[in-house]
Amino acid sequence: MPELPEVETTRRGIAPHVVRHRITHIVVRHPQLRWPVPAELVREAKGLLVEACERRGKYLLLRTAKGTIIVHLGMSGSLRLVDDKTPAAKHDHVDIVLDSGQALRLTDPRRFGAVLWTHEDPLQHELLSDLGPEPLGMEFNGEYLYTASRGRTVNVKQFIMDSKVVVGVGNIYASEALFLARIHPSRKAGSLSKARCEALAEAIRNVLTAAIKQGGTTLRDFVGGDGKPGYFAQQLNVYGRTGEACPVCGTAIKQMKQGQRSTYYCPRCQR
DNA sequence: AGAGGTACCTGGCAGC
DNA sequence: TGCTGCCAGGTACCTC
Repeated sequence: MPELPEVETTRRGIAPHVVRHRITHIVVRHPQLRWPVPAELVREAKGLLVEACERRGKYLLLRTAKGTIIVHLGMSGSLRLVDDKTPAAKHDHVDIVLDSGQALRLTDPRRFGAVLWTHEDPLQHELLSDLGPEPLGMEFNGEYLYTASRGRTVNVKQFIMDSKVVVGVGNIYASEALFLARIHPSRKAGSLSKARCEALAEAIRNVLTAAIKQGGTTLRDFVGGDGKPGYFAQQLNVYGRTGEACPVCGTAIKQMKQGQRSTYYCPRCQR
């Protein structure tokens, strides 16, 4: 997926076209996503005014007076605005059709994404209620990371990818942040000094901020809400660069597996 | 509670 | 060309 910068780029792209527009209806072509798209959503969303388009972690929230549509893009999902009459392609599973003549179209080949509907405060929804702090928010800092990591024996890479610790750090930016903070991905989270936690928090914040500024990272087929690709891929220091020279010291970038996911790092810079 | 593994699903690519 | 196996942005859920 879309990591946090891609989701935020999507949010910014679609918000002006969605907020203060009415949903005329919702078309579900393939309800079997991570969870079935609720029939109740299709029934109830007709005619509702979208009041806000927000993000919590990697979840997008379309708020209406009656309830909130929760969208997650999974690994391969994207949301784009299309003309209502644009023919649907193979993996175009859901359209949220708007009174503007446009539709918010969810495309998701792997179908790990989700479209859900809740009448309650979406932040209290079971998928969102245990999420850690926003990495770009005030609560997320070195002090927090230091406290949260005490006693944790898991490696620091999987630690920062744990959404209960902090949201929005996916597989790409985890490697990138650890590189910037010069921390070895295999290091046990609980072994980090406070100073290194501060460096790590800053690195996470910096890499995500830079990626959002660039409109996300384009890998394969990601495009933002306005259809423009992201440009951050060019700035990746280590991700996907096995064997290439470390931009700092020239040592060959290494790759390994952690929790079934690829990690990239400089064996010399990162300790 | 925490750590580690599995599962969900499709498509692209390398290698034979 | 076609087959097989591996890889891919996430995360809930299971067991130990």
